[in-house]
Amino acid sequence: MSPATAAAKLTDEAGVQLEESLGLIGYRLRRAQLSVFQRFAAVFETLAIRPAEYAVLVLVDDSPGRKQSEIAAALGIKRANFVALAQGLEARGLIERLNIASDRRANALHLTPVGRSFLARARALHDELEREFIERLGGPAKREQLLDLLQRLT
Amino acid sequence: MSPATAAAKLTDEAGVQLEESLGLIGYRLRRAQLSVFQRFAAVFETLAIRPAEYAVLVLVDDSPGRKQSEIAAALGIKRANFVALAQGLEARGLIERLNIASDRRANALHLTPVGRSFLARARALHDELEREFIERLGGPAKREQLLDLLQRLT
DNA sequence: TATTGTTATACTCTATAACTATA
DNA sequence: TATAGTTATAGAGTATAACAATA
Repeated sequence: MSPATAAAKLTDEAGVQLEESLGLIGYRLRRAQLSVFQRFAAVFETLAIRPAEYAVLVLVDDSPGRKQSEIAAALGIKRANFVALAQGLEARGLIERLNIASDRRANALHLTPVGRSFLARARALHDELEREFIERLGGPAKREQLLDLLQRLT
Repeated sequence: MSPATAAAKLTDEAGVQLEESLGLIGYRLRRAQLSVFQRFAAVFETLAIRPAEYAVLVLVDDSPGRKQSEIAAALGIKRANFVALAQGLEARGLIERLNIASDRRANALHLTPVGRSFLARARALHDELEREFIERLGGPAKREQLLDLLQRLT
């Protein structure tokens, strides 16, 4: 194989030849995750929200009144790193951090009315994106397959 | 549902309840990718090598003599960020960066003999890890399914 | 003693701009 | 003019240590 051909294969399609060599789960997983998150970030840019912030809103909506540390732990975020994130969402008027009578150390997280309508728009964008992914995968059954396989790796 | 039950479901298994709500490809993909890369990093820690460095060695072994920028592009690494990585591998005696007569700007990357035997050990660890993942997935056919589905998302 | 939120800090990864020497 | 390697720098994301208030 000529150097030029090798170079073409090496760089073609962001590493296709390379994938054959590395061949593996870790590499393709990373590639797919980056690709999906870039789509996610691009779509949500219109709402000026990041994936992690969206995840927080979803969780607070589904379990209102939980403590910061509970939401953070559920998302695998250290509570120290969660502070700025929660304060940012509060400063934008999307969530409230209320005092709890039973534990004056803790903040109970709730969505504001503005936060609820904001989340509704975000969920709509997300649903649309999920449909795009399902189409790419080849249908809902393929999506279930993928989720099952990913679950086994986690 | 009582608050206590909700809290248990919220934090159980690093966000299982949350996954039902977020429900989606992006979230599970991120979780699986983090889990797999943590295993990868843990196993490769014994060789004091990181996933990206291993990928570079594999690529240089398969395509010796390529330029830094070609290897970097194939791995999706900016060439500016690739400099320290390549210099580190050279400082450890794993690769050489040779002058090219045809282009005095470029560095051609090659494995050293030490680099080759090092890579052999790394590949063995990697193969073992890949077998672990295949077992978790439920067999080689499941692995092919997963790689196919990930490909479609990329 | 342990936990909650918080600050400070550091380390990795990633992204961009600008420089040099070559082409 | 454009490209290869390089430097500097800045932004995310993530990790730990330590503190005050509270349990």
